[in-house]
Amino acid sequence: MSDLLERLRSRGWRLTSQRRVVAEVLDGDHVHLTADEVHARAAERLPEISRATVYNTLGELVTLGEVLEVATDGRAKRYDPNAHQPHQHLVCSACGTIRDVHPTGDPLAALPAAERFGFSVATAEVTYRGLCPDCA
Amino acid sequence: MSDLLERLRSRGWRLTSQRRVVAEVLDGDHVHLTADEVHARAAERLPEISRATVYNTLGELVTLGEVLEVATDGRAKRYDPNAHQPHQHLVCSACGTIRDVHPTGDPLAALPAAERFGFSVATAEVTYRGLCPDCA
DNA sequence: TCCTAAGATAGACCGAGTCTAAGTCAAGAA
DNA sequence: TTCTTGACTTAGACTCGGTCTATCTTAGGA
Repeated sequence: MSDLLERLRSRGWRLTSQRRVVAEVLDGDHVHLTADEVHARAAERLPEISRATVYNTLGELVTLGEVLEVATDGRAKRYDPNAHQPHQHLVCSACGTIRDVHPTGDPLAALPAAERFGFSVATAEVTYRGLCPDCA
Repeated sequence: MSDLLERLRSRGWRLTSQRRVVAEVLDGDHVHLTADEVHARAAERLPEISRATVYNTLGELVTLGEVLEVATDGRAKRYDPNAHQPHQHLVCSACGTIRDVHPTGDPLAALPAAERFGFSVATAEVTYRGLCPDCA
């Protein structure tokens, strides 16, 4: 996490208390918070932080490649700090719980040239859906 | 398409002009319209059709398994009438164009038991992203 | 310590979708 | 054929997630 703050500073980020708190809230594994959840947790430490700042900071972290945006349902986007290790998501259809998972092989390789229609294909996102142990 | 209307009637659907028009608008291959686009096209044939009815009808078609809901961006959901043939989606990151594609193998098979964390995994959705020929 | 552009703030605004209360009509009954 | 009724449709208010704007604050270099 302090590495993250270091990396950001070295890219010319002005290090404000708001940005620090947002970065800290996003620390950890299997973290998939919505912007509102990030805001709520950040506000516990810094009560006057605004929603706009949380959205701005999350957007910056995404463009810097430090955080991934995940849209598994049609609802609020979720923010995943595990951006430096490639992975996919397993989502419970009932309660919405999300796990990071690591399928074998490269999903990109499964798309033959004839099925690419001239696109230069860059990424493949896989969302597995099912019932988690608690909901089954 | 008339098969679709027949199937729906045999499941007890009351066949109104609004539902018929929505079903007709969704006919065809590589159709991925938003609810608003469906509404606009339906309104060309039936000007007084309301947004709520379009949303209701799309929702019913989805629960009946006749239409798929696709959420490739964080924006409006799209509705895909190609529900009876398994396929995945290839999306242009620039213009948003969507193609149906057919990767080799079953993406579900790529997720080992050890990576399922006790979930009963039912489906795998793959979204390939890249630039289409026009945008490249 | 001072200056200033980058950043933060409150709150208005927007697009997508849902809900509600009242009106309409498809299709079975008589 | 007409009647009846509950399923369906409608307009418009409302919610939720997110963006924008005008104004104020502050990190960090001079």
